[in-house]
Amino acid sequence: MNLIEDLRWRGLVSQSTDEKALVEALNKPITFYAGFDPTAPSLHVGNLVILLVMRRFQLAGHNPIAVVGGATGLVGDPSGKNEERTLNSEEIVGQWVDRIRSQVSAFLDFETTKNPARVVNNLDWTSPLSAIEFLRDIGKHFSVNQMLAKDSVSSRLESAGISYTEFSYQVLQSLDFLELYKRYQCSLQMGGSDQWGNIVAGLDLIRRVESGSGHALTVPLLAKADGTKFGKTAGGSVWLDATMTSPYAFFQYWLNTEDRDVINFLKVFSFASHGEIEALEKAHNENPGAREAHRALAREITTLVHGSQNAQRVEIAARALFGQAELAELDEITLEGALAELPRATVSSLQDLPSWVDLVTQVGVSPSKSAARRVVKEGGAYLNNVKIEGEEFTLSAKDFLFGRFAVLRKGKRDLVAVEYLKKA
RNA sequence: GGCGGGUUGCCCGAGCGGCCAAUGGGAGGGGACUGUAAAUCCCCCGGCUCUGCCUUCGAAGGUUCAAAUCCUUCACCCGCCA
Repeated sequence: MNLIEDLRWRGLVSQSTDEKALVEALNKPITFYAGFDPTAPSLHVGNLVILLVMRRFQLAGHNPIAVVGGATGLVGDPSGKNEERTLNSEEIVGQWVDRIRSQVSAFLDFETTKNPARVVNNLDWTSPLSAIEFLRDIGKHFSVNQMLAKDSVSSRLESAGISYTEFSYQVLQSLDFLELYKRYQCSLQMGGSDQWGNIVAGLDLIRRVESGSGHALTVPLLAKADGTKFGKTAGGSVWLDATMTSPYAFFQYWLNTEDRDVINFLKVFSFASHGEIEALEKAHNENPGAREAHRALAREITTLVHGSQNAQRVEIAARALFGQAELAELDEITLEGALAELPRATVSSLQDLPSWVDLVTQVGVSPSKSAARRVVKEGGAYLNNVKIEGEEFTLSAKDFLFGRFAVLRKGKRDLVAVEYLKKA
């Protein structure tokens, strides 16, 4: 089975330029790229899809280039957006570029001598260009008629309008492809399906300037069975950065995948063999309650993103906290380890302790005290796995297991650790 | 440029002087059922120092005992005519 067939099996092919030619080209190692614009301080699980496709290509012997969009991030891609974005400052974008560069790097192999990965910043070749050079040397090759016809532009013309800045985005991205083609003989660009227009614009430019040719491959936007957006929770995006989404929350996100999605997600995200994935599918169909497939999914992706140590820790924590055992039956070390993964509050005295409502609000598990009080009233508030009553409920010294920890729970799965730390 | 319509809570969308923190749907939260799943059912859903107080209905002023609802100006959007 060739690489493209494998991607099809995983549901990872949306569109491509002539598939026969692409498959043919992939018989030999080629250089390919995908871009990541710094629109936030971290990548999120949605970006993981492309990142892992890149990894699959590298494992198959091809040469990956990850482009961090120091330039394009300053301009803003209109694709898939129904309104103009507000521009971020150069300083902010610069910081994000650095963070995203190191994140991206974690998924590709830079050490191999055969086909090492590269990370480049498109600001490097964009910033030296003068406006006049840009207009004469690059702009001349673009037909506004074609640019207007692009979905990303035409849909905006019909709705909120589009600025000249964002309108120019496709030119910048095309320039990237041309530049990489010239520098590294990069002949394939991949991206999300909303990138198709930008990618083929780049192919056009390569044809005009260099009389060269290349390939385009897009990956479908990952859909969930219930129609909601993949990678979002009530709290926002699921980030790859451990300080923005804790490894524990990350693991939980995958573990709570809907049954209907779990096998698809395994195909998209897992590097397990087809046979292994089919075995998990069988196991899941026979006994969905055991959630073997979910566990495998959560374990593998958490390991990939946060490392095997964190992944193990977090899985053990989840087991301990959601297992059958009473909290009080856990030994101190296990409890401490499990609680380390949770959002936490600390108290410096065991007298005049704060209320359940205060603590839960303080760590952000409840957005407001009113909301927290409602939860108590509705019977969804727990202390050490025991339901509490009364909106004013306040912790007391005896609630601290081993004299150190109290575990608050809101609803079924939102846990908070409270730790008693003597003032130093 | 002229005429008309719009801007409501996270989103969509009612309300058109007091009974409005504001109908309904979605999202979200809690509960029941389960498997830390889905579907279904019930409840909740601006905030707070919570029998009350404070802030919301594009922005700023005004009328009134009382305004999301009336008036004025401004901003943005959408139609129709130029």
